[in-house]
Amino acid sequence: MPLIGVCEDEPALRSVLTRALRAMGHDSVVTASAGEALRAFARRRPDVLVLDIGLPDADGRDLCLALRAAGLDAPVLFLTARDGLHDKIAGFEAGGDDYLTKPFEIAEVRVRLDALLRRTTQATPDSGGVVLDPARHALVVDDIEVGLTPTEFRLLGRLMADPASVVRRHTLVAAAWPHGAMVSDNTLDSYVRRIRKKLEPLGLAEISTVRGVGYRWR
Amino acid sequence: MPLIGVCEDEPALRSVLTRALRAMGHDSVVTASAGEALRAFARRRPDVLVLDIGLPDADGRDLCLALRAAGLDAPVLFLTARDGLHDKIAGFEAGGDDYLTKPFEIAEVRVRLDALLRRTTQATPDSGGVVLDPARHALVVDDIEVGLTPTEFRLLGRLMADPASVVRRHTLVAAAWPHGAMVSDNTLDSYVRRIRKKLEPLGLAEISTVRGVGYRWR
DNA sequence: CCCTTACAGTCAGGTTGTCGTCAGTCGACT
DNA sequence: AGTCGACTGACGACAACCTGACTGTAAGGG
Repeated sequence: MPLIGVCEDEPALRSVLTRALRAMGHDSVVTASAGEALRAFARRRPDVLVLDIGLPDADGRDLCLALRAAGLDAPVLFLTARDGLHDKIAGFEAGGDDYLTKPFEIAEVRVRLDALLRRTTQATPDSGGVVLDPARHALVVDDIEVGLTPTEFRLLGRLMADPASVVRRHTLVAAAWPHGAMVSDNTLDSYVRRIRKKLEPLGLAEISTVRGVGYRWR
Repeated sequence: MPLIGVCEDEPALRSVLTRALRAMGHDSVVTASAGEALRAFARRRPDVLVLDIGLPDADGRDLCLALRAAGLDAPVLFLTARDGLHDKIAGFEAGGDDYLTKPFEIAEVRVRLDALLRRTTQATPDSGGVVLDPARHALVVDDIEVGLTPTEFRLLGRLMADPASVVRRHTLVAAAWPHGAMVSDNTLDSYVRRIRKKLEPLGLAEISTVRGVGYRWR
């Protein structure tokens, strides 16, 4: 669910990071230069950033500043070969949140990313109205919470990810049933029904059917 | 003015930290043992914590769990002489936010604290009445004390650290069994049961199961 | 030294929630 | 009216979880 933005020019390290993030169950946007990162992170806004300091077209700290200027407030973990004290200080003063010098263990990247994520994802206390809360594994409506099973959670998550737009049936199936499981066509209907039934007591009828296409949330 | 909570038993380092914090323009609560820290930080709630791992009366990670269980959500910077990868991972899995190994430059402490302070949020609900005491390795509810074994303590500590949110099974296993020990899947269930059984006589039924995901404390 | 006690981790058996499916019905569009 | 897609309620299978008991190990006391 959380989206990690990576900017690293060294191909070997880039692929290691990509695989590690996937193994952690995180989605990622991986880029190889500052210019590419600026464009990519503006479209899909990551929850946490992993930035190399030594990029071909810019200093990673400048990239950090540029991203912050663009309104992206995600925490930043700097990766670098330089371990001088002044380098570290410069990294933090550019708005970094953590700093790791090469060579490092991928396991340490993992736990430090988790620590950063812990602080950001829970920093969405109230957007009023109805919120899908991954920490509680539930849908929260004005302090009332509706527990969801894992499958219901994935399905509703995909639906709410594109509010007001129609999500096709096969897209929903792919999201709710990863690892390409084969499920009967009717299974999706069943789960939509189950979710609707849980929402009904709260006076919510937010899932509407678009016949022949899919469902939509609003 | 932000308040920094320090717990460090080595007098020399303690005074260095105290002076450095004052020079940074921060107020501080400085303690030398886990027991003292628990009392002091409950009265004046710090915005950031600096904890030594090797304390005389408890492990710093247990202190961190206990503070979190008490509803103190401030970010934690661990200080320690141990720089093994597993030690670092154990620190983060106990709920730490950063980890610095001795010897370190005071300037690095400074920038890392600043980074943590930048992201602090207030609003910490109190977990009325029930407290985890790392010095006694016990749960205290209105002057009634329930003894916990070390494993039970770590497990319950991790659970109470994120009140109302679901903690995944593998996260609990990682917190309760550091050093990457492999434990049977069912062992976690057993320990949850033991803790529930100890809480039951006090009228507490605060651990609920979220099937397929983990457990939660409320 | 043996005995006791406490803790850790595992096991087998029972219980229950979740999953995916089916058969039948409803309702919209042709 | 007929057809097709979605809705509905119920069901069996299975995995997740609960529960009580058991074994191994280490520390402390007589």
